[in-house]
Amino acid sequence: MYHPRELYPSLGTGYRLGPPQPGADSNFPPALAEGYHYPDLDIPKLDCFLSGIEAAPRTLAAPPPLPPALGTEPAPQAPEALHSLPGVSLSLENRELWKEFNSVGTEMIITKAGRRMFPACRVSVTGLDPEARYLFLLDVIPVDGARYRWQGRRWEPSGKAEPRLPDRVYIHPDSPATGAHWMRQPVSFHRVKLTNSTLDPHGHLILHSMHKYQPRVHLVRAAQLCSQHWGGVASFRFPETMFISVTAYQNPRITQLKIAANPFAKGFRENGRNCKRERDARVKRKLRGPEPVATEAYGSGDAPGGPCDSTLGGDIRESDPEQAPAPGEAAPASAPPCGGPSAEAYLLHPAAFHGAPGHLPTRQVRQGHKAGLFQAGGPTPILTPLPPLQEPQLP
DNA sequence: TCATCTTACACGTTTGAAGCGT
DNA sequence: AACGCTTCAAACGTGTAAGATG
Repeated sequence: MYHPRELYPSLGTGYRLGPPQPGADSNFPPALAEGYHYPDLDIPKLDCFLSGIEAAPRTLAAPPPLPPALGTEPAPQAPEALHSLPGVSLSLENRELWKEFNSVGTEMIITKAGRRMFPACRVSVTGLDPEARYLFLLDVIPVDGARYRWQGRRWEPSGKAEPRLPDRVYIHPDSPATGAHWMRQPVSFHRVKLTNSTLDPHGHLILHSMHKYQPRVHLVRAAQLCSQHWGGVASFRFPETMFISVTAYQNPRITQLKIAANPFAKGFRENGRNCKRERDARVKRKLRGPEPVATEAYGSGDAPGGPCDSTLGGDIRESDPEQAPAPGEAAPASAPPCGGPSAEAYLLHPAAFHGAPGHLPTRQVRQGHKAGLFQAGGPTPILTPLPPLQEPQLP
């Protein structure tokens, strides 16, 4: 996760950051005709990737208008896209989950240390040249110039947005990889982390709390590794992935959805050991002092069907939609995916690998383990990650 | 006083390593 | 020696709640 300036020092310090976006929804033109120049594809942020691309008409795929406010209306179906990669299309794999969150008003926790997005952006791509190599990037841009406030029932604008923060781009750790590799299985950005620390040294995406953001996915064709001559770019955004960044959840319905859907929050489900009843009981026991016998055994509760009955519809999230195997699941580790990171690729283009979370796998994933979807880095037995790049001084 | 942020905590999941058998 | 499978423990990712901050 690095700013392009870090990847390409030759750009110099004059590299322009995107200016604040004044005015509500200025990034979301209400009517988009063919040939429309995408206003907020942050060319300065991506121009190191875009430079060298042959001139191509930047057309949009007639996206529907965006919802007027988060959590008030269902999101449109089609992604908005900028194309100079003909035939390439992206679809949001976990769209239903995103829509569910969006219908309530998605909130993303941001912390000093960095917090993952949930749901994560998981996309399927088609139409790539199987032999060509591509980079997958993700960034997050402010939706408007407003700061938001939770008013008990809904989010409402509450003043002017904070000045725009340094732009950062998350580079998928598999980048660069062949089109065949990217098309084999969904591409997951679940390792992206969000932070509110403007001095963040880890390369996480920096956001302001209580602001509305829109993730974008960029696909860049690299004609040759380590070349400035890129073969084209396609940028996509899915309106249902819009969210408001928070340091603590404001909408209790979002909390419920996160707990129900995120496997890491399983401990907070109604039938888990960390449900409110159990927590309250633990606090009481603490106050009373230690007890000789374990009293947290399941089944001792008085509620029918277990200590804490589910109020969330039971099975809606029994299997984690984020982690569920997708059709065409990854090949076993004994058959490394083609086009994955190679030593040569890493040596030629090391910066592209630095989106990895600080530790690229250094050995093959063994069968029998529940490998995360689209393992970061994939099997790269001979690679050793370089230390993170120095972050630029903030103004 | 209020809204927002930070931190510690307990719990569940993920992941890497070791052990074992074939 | 190589491979596949299981087990284990540390690391990591969660939301919560209390306290701190402005």
